Amino acid sequence: MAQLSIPIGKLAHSVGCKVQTIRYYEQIGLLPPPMRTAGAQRRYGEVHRQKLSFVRHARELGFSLADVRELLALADKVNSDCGQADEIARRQLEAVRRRIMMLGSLRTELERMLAHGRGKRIRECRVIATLADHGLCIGDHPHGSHEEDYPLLP
Amino acid sequence: MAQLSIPIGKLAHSVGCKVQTIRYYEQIGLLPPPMRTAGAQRRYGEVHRQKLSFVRHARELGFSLADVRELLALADKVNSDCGQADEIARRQLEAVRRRIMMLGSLRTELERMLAHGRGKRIRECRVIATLADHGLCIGDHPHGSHEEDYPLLP
DNA sequence: CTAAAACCTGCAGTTGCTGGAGCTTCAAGC
DNA sequence: GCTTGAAGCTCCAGCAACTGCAGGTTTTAG
Repeated sequence: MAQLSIPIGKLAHSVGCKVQTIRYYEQIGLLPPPMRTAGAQRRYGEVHRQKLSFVRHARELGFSLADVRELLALADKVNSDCGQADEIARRQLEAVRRRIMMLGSLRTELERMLAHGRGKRIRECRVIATLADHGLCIGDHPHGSHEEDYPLLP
Repeated sequence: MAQLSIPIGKLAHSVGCKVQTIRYYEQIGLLPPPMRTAGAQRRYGEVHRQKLSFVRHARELGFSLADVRELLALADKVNSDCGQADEIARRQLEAVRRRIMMLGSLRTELERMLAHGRGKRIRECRVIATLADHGLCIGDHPHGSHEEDYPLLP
């Protein structure tokens, strides 16, 4: 039996966000408007909680609201427009893989720092170089390499 | 031979961000002010590029500018205030690990959708449930469970 | 020595929330 | 069934992290 009468404050608490954030998501059409009591207060169900929780996690992972909107749409597109769903899934999967690789490098570096850290200070910190250098760029700007235009020509 | 005369436009292009973003980072003190030409135009070096690239990647991974500031500070704190550096590294490492786990789940789901997708439409999309449910919350709001205050279960 | 391209400052607009004012509704206790 | 305080409502202003534009200056390729 799905709970259908969760007030906005409890919902906010349970997913760890602000009440206003939920209202904002409703306002921009990211979350569907919930039931209302006779006195016009919002009452949510499990489906709302799931979607909201998803949105929050996705945002924490760096997805834009536009991305989130697309990912939410995936669930509805399956069984209707499969080709388009595939396209969205494929594109987001690429982004997810790149994020995982970047975070993996960063984790390794942080772990290395902590391993050395115990008393005997390390000489250099590679945390910045780690995320800075490799070509794992999420956006698709032409190419993030440097050699090509410097010092040899524009 | 470190390039020391990269104009802002080239720098922006090479890391895939806007010119204004770089100026904004300088303005808020996230990036150090670069050299200027006689005509007051900014000229950057490799160190700037590295830092900027790091910032952009970290932002794409969902870190706030405050987090980024801390991570940048790590590089400077090593060799001076090792204990504090350790603390920052440890905290960020925790966040990184959680992000990796969440992204791992999401990747699995997207891959599953695409694997099934080829022509034979799948019945349900678990992408939302995947990121929605598990307790891998980045923030440390009390506890994301629901059972406690609501009569029970979805 | 031009003229287009790139840069400068300053400021307004956008996205994604967050907080406050002023008022209404809900629900727990009497 | 009435009170009363917590929680909700709408509207609007503000903040973080950019993004774009106007109006003018500098650089650089030809």
